[in-house]
This record gives sequence, structure tokens and C-alpha cells, in this order.
Amino acid sequence: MRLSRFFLPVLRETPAEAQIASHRLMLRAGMIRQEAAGIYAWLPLGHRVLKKVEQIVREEMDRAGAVELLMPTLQLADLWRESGRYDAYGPEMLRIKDRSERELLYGPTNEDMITEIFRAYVKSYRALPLNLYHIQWKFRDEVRPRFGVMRGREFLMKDAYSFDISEQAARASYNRMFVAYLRTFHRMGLKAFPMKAESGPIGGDLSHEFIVLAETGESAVYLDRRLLEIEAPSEDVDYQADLEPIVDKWTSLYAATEDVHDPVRYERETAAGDRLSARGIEVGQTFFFGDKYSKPMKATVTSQDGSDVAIQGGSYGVGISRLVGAIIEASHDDAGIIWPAPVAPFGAAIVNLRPGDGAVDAACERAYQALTAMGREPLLDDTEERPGAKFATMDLIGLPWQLVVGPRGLTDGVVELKRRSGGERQTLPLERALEVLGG
RNA sequence: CGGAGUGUGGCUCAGUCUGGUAGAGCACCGCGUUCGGGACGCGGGGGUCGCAGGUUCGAAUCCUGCCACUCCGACCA
Repeated sequence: MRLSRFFLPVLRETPAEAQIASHRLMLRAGMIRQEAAGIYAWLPLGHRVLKKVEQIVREEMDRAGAVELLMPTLQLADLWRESGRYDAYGPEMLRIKDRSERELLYGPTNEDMITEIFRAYVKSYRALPLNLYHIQWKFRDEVRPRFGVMRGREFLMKDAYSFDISEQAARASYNRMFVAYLRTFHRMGLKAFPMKAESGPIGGDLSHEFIVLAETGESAVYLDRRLLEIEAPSEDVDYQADLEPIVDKWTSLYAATEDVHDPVRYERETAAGDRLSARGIEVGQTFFFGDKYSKPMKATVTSQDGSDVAIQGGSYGVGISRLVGAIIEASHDDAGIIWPAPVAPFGAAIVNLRPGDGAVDAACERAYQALTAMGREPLLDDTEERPGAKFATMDLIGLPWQLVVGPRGLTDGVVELKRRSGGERQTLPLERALEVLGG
């Protein structure tokens, strides 16, 4: 992409409404525009990041055996009446009517609808386990939207739903999602810790919030410092195998949000030197709810012995739009965002310091073609801005690499290669720089 | 939903108390000089002062109502 042809409305001044770093930087970097309280338009730069995050989530869900579909944003009120949630949900749910006075709602979640779909088609235990997910916009009419996309009213969420014949099988499904989440957040350059959350109606410990530590997080958390050392499961993790050991490793050390924090247990289980109280951002939640929906909605399958059994369900959410904010909270400095490479909107910036200079233009073109060919998705700054403005913009939008072409005092063909994180820079021949970026 | 506050050009804000017909910086357009860390000069364009009513010779400014947004608290991916 050429910057002169892109749409990147960066702001030099900090918008007054933004209180936290990620919100401020997303507005300044031209990633989002607020259209109403908690409702944002995703401008091209932000949209690219959102898509990258979404794609990583998708890949890890697929790897774990979940199957993607897409449900609508609007749902019939009658469906929610059947599950008993229409009246229970309260004013957080946006309720609307169509031209013939049919009652609809903008979905805040999809348990009811997925259960309806499931029961329409699945009749046998042989089809289980099944895990269906979609990535769709949700609307929750929050009392108080804030922090930009971290707590929007409209937000993009991945929600997966598992269906199993028994509680034991459901636990295996739960574990697959648990492991997939560890991998998902790890791939985005985040350390997310599963923490004990409010238990489902069935009881037990089958609900976890995945929390990224950040000073601006909304919830206080208490954890065992040794959790920081545990490595995320690798790419070749076998989802057919028993994943209990991995889950155990991540859940045996104390970690809880303030809602369920138990100071007595904390002090008993965690040595004083290992205790870490911090703040965190919830980026995902896994939840087992048994037959909460399958029973009232009669989602049953025929089991091996010929009887009909209500399926055991779980749901698993990841806040995709929130993750964009969370990643920035976790990775920025005074000058701007520092994107982890896997979610960066572009892989590298090529900064042309002398647009109009034939040799420099040609070198930029060469770099642009080469980086494009190697899948680096370069952003070529071919604007007439002064160097200072160019560097400020590039630091703000935080691409992993900056390839500066046309530096003063250097002979033709020599460029400067800067890394956004850490700030190291080296001058070297263009071809050598391309090799570095290629490897 | 309780409490606090703000709406003036694309952005940040002054002007409101004490009514007199709208400003600054940045951004934008033109010309020129500049060119490695958000340059400078000259010229220019752009605003129903959130909306509606009222008071007044006259309202951004005073009064009433409404709307939107922000912040602090209780809830949530």
C-alpha cells in the first residue's frame, strides 16, 4: 500500500475524550472513529488489525476442531422467550420491532440460536462431539461504555458452542477450547492467564476468564507469579489427545479475579514472594453450562442405549475488537503503538525521504516489490511530508520495521533499517536490508 | 441507573460570569523558501456557536425544555 493512496487520518493532538493509552492511540493513529457512545467505525488501519486478530482466532479454532458458521445479528424475541432469557436479560438487550411489529433483538450472544440450529439437525450421539462457532458483531447496551473498543456497546466477538453427550465428554471439549485460547493469545504476543471465574449452574470449576495483565485493566486480579513462566502449548499440540495435563498445569497455581478471590486460599497456596496482585483485561471466557439451554429448548440426541438425552453444552467467547485495544495496552510507548508482528496492520514501512529523487524513488520501488513478494505487506510512505512528520507518523502507527530510504550523507543504495520495538537501527545496503526482512 | 461535567470550523481550545453580530493554534488550499524527528513567510477557504422555545432593539453569552457526549461509582467479551 502506498501511503499517498491510503486513508490514514492521524491526529496530532490527543482527542479530549480518550483516557487510556489504547483508546488515545487508536484515535490518533486513525484506526477508529466514534460514531456514538460505545459504537465505532473501524477505519482502514484499524480494520486491518481487526482482521488479523480475527484470522488468528479463526485459525486456532479450526485447529482445535471447531467449525465456523455465521449467525445473524438480529434474532427473534420468541427464540429467547423459549429459552427463558427474554425477560431475564434486562435493558442491556437492544430490542427492536420490524414493520409488522414483530419483536426482534440485536443479539448480545447466541446460545439460544445455536441451540435452535443444533436441535433442528442433530439427532444422534454419533454426531458428537460438535463445536460450532462464529465471529459476529454483538450489541450489549452497556450502562457505561468506555475505554474505546475495550468496552464498546457494539463489539466483535468470537463465540463457540460445544455439544456433548456427557459431562465427561463436555470436559474434553472444554479443554480443547482452553488450550486453543492459550495458543490464540500467545500468537498475538499476549500473555493471557486463565483465572477461576464464577462457576456455572452445574458447579465445579469449569469456567475461566482469560486475563491479560495491564495497569488499565478493569478488574483486580490475584495470581501466583510462577504462572508467568509457563509456556503456551506449541503449534503441534494434539487435540485428539487428553489435554487434561496441560489444563492442570495452567490451573494448579492460584489465579483469580476479585469477584471470586479467596484470600485465605491464596495465602495458603501461594508463598508470599510468589503473590502478585495486578489489574487485568478479560479477553476471553470459557464456560460450561450443562443442559441450561438444551433442556428448556429440548435439544436432545439419541444415546447409545436408545434414550433421548439433553446435550451438555459449553460456550467460549473471545472479544476480538477488545483484543485490539488490549494488545495496544500491552505494547506501546510514548511515541505510539508497537505492534507484535502477527497482528501488525502492515509488516514494514518504507520511508521515502526524498520523493521525486529518481534514484531514491527507484530504490523504494525495488524495496516495495521485494517486500510485497515476500508477503511482508509493506506500507510505502511516498508522501511529501517532512522527515520529522514522517517518522512521527510511523512511530505512532507502530509497524514492526521501518526501512528508511534516501538518508542524508549516505551513498546511494544504502538504507537505514529500524526496529520499532527496542529502537535498534542499522545502516546497510538495500539488498542486505531486504535479506534481513526476508529472514 | 446515581453523582459530576462538557457541547463554539476537521482537531485542541479561548470567548459565556459582565448580551453588541465569532477568534487563536494546528489541519486544509495557493505561491515561495525549506527538507533526518511533527519547518517558515505571504495570501486564502471553511462555523445554523448541540437542538427547540423564550426574554431583549440585539443572544455563543440570560431563562426553560430536550438531545448528545465525557468522567467517577454498581454490571459485562
